[in-house]
Amino acid sequence: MDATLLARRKTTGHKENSERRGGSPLFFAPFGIFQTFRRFLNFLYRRFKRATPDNYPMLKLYNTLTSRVEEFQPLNPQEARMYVCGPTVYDYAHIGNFRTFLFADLLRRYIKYKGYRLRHVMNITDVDDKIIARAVESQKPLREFTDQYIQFFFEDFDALGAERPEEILRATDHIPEMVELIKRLGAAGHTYQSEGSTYFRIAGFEKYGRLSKMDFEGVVAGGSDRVDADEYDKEDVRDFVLWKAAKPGEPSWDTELGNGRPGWHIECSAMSMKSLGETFDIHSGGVDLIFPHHENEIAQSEGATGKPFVRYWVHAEFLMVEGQKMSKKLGNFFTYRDLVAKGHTPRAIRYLLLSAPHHKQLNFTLEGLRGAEKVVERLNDFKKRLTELKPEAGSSPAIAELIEGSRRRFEEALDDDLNTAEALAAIHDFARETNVAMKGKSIKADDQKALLALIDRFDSVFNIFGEAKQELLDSDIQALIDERQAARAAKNFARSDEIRNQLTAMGIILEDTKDGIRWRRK
RNA sequence: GGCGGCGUAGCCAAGUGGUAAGGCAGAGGUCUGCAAAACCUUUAUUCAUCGGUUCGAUUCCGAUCGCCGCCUCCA
Repeated sequence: MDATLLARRKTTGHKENSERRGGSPLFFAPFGIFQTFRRFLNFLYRRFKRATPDNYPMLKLYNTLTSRVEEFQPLNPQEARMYVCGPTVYDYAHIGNFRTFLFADLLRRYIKYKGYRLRHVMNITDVDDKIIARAVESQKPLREFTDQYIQFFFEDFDALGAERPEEILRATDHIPEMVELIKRLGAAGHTYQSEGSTYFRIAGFEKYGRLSKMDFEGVVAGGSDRVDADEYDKEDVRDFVLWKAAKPGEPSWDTELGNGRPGWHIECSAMSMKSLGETFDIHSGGVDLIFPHHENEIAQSEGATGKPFVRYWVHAEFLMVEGQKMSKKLGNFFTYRDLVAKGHTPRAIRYLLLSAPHHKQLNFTLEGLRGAEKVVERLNDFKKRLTELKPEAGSSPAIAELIEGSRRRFEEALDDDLNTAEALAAIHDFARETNVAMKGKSIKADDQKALLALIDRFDSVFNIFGEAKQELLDSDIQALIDERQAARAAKNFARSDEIRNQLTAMGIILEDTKDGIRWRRK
């Protein structure tokens, strides 16, 4: 029997273990003292660490470029600048797509919460192979085709409680900027032409692969069945197209680069730098964009400017369903509209998509969504009850302490690379403790105000509580409620239950409380 | 094949070198005429498996098994 095992037994068990083994509890005492002392030192250390100035609360983000969690400090302390790769508009977005956009929304809201002014730009890819194919299918002009899906996208985006970015830019509105950037790349010697198309020459850009940590040794030009038939004319398989020569029947722009259309990657470089400058703070998107899209953006932007393009690359992981990524290709996706049609609410969908940290895959289940539905309803009802409270004047130190502690825990969680799960746990604990306080009548008028202010603060980031507005009931419903109260007073419970069931069927749920009757909508 | 990640209760899921957050579901209870809501108690002697390092590992290291992602359009 070695010391390890003894110690482990001591750690896991109580008296039973030592007794069961026939040993004296005293035998373990030295270990206990030692451990207690250790723990005490540990406690002191943590206390000290927390109080150290360099631990000052600051948002920390995992940066894909450096593979490290870094403190976020905008280049311009007055204003953070962020670019998020937006939708490609040829179909309805699915909720996997929305996980990324809601994450970006959370990041956006928390940056503002931290006191920064923010300029957030999102692009809309409204020209690419798939869009063109679909537009041709539908026999609509490109612009008309994409307009409709852009509209659908923002209907869903708004319904899911996302804030609109400061700027939303469409690729086809920025053809001149893209042409300009490609010309600049050409002047720097990064491009070549082939059969009317313009390509980026990877061989001339040393840093290629730094973001995705890809090693391109062994990737040989040609000989791969992965090379698209219409891209055989590249010098190197890794090279990507900046400007595609026009094909008959497809939309094209007549420019200095010839008649054609932009490649996918150039739009993000051109639009982001136009709005945010040649170096900006955050670039976000889904993990699948790391390669090649974001890698190519770096090549295009830094190739042209010679300056660092983006300081923090922040990527959102996939939404999974039954262990696989939710994607249109696999057909295992739900759109926002699918879920609403099943009776789910936007706020619950938002809650679920934000409930796990962005750097981890999240497994989507309908059971989980039903759970989110309950949670969101509970939070909303909690806020409503707190709003309806009619406390006496004054304030209490215990509530002030609760508020301070909850706020700090919430912020510490989000500062830590936006740990939403932990931040939501802080909200749940806060709600429970506030419920206890409400029941105990220990909330005073000032407390009520401060508690509601904290909820608003939480919600400025999560946007999940919803409004607690006072609604009026129709007079006939009010009459039923009054009749039921009369029946209850007369102990006519058969009649009172009958009315309650009737109201439930009408979507009104009654709660009899000590302070009178409450109702809420189902 | 190359690179990266994951495996924690029925489900979703956080987390840390010092003894397993939170939510949903389940069970019991308080309250209630009964409910509802809220609250309380309870639900992982254990964090895929096996080794190693350590006073101590779910947390670090190694191996094994399983799963996923990127490497091609993709949030």
